[in-house]
Amino acid sequence: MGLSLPKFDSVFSIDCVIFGFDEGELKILLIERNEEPFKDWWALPGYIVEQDESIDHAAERILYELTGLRGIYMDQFYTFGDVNRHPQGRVITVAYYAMIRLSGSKDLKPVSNYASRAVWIPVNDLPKLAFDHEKIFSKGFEKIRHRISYQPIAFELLPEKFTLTQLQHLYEVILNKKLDKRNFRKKML
Amino acid sequence: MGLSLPKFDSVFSIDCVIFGFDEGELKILLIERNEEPFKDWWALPGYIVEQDESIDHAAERILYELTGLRGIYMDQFYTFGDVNRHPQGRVITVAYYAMIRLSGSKDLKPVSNYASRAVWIPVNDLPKLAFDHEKIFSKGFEKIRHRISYQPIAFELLPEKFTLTQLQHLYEVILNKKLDKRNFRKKML
DNA sequence: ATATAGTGTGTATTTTTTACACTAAGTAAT
DNA sequence: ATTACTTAGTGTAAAAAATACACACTATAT
Repeated sequence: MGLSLPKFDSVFSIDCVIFGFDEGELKILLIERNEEPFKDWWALPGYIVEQDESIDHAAERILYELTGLRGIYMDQFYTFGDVNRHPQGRVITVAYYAMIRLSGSKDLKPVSNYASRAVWIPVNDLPKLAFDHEKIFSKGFEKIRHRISYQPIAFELLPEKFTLTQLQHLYEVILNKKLDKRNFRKKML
Repeated sequence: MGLSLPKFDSVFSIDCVIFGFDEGELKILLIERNEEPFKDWWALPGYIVEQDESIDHAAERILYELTGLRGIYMDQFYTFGDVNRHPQGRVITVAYYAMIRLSGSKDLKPVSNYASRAVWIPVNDLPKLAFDHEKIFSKGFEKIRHRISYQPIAFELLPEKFTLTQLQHLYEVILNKKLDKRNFRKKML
């Protein structure tokens, strides 16, 4: 089947906003870039989709290659398509997010050397990020804040056994407000 | 600034799911395709993003060219990136949706001849659609069904003056269930 | 031992949601 | 013109959910 579509010098990429909760803090996973542009900057784990893989598949692969994390279920949340978001050409990026359990020490070891390392960073203490990744992060954070109000996503972030107090802390961090202890417990049951 | 990104034979497109409400029915805007592949099939209004336009801009332009509708505010809702969704090559499509008022007779006249016509079709009576457009439509419908529960989107679909009964019909169509008249009124106020 | 920080529990009030039935007015048919 | 039929409009009572609020017990650090 011949390709009769117009030629197009542009690229799809995936960026991942991975949330974790640890020591009472909400964190996300960042990489330190090892390539230009933005070499040595912090960035969301993200890379280019291959020609013959679906975007969902690409998201999993890329996250693995840049951070060593495998089999994380992610959801797409927004696609960023401004013309100049990448300094070297047209790159449209599909952003994914996930929430995971930081139990024990899941090793963060980039497989690709596109990233020199991968680190959990508290969302309240983010460094300046490459590209438009701050915008992407904000949108992702908005997303989980909204989502927590109608889906029990918090369980994905906590260890298998946790106290209600931990759960409440997590809600407080995400919603950025204090909650009443007794009412909170009632609602959770 | 030289482009040092990998070459990639693929294409971005936009597809639009535009909802309207008329004569008690929820409808969407479809075009009849005038080009291969899927010539003469029904499809969502959609086309290819230009190299130098943002995807939001592309969405507006494409909707206008295929249907004659202008200045409709649309929101992105999902990006479809399966490898084989287009028979002629890799096409990743960003789906947008909007809800508009069908007051009077906004003329539907395709500007591009990529579409032979554009027509409002009741969502309960959709024909077979080109590509994976049924999947895209379903996801869009899901989206507004979800959204109506926390945002008053219904006002965008109704004429400036409308009866509560009309409003209720609209909710019933979207949520696909009967609502109690008195309780519904109470809640709306 | 004392102070501090963290955990755990119940009740009363208000707000929101649900369930439910009749009257009045307009329209269509004979 | 009468009748039948459809549609618009209104209130109350019961149940469920959300909120506000205070004190005792334990473990830990000094």
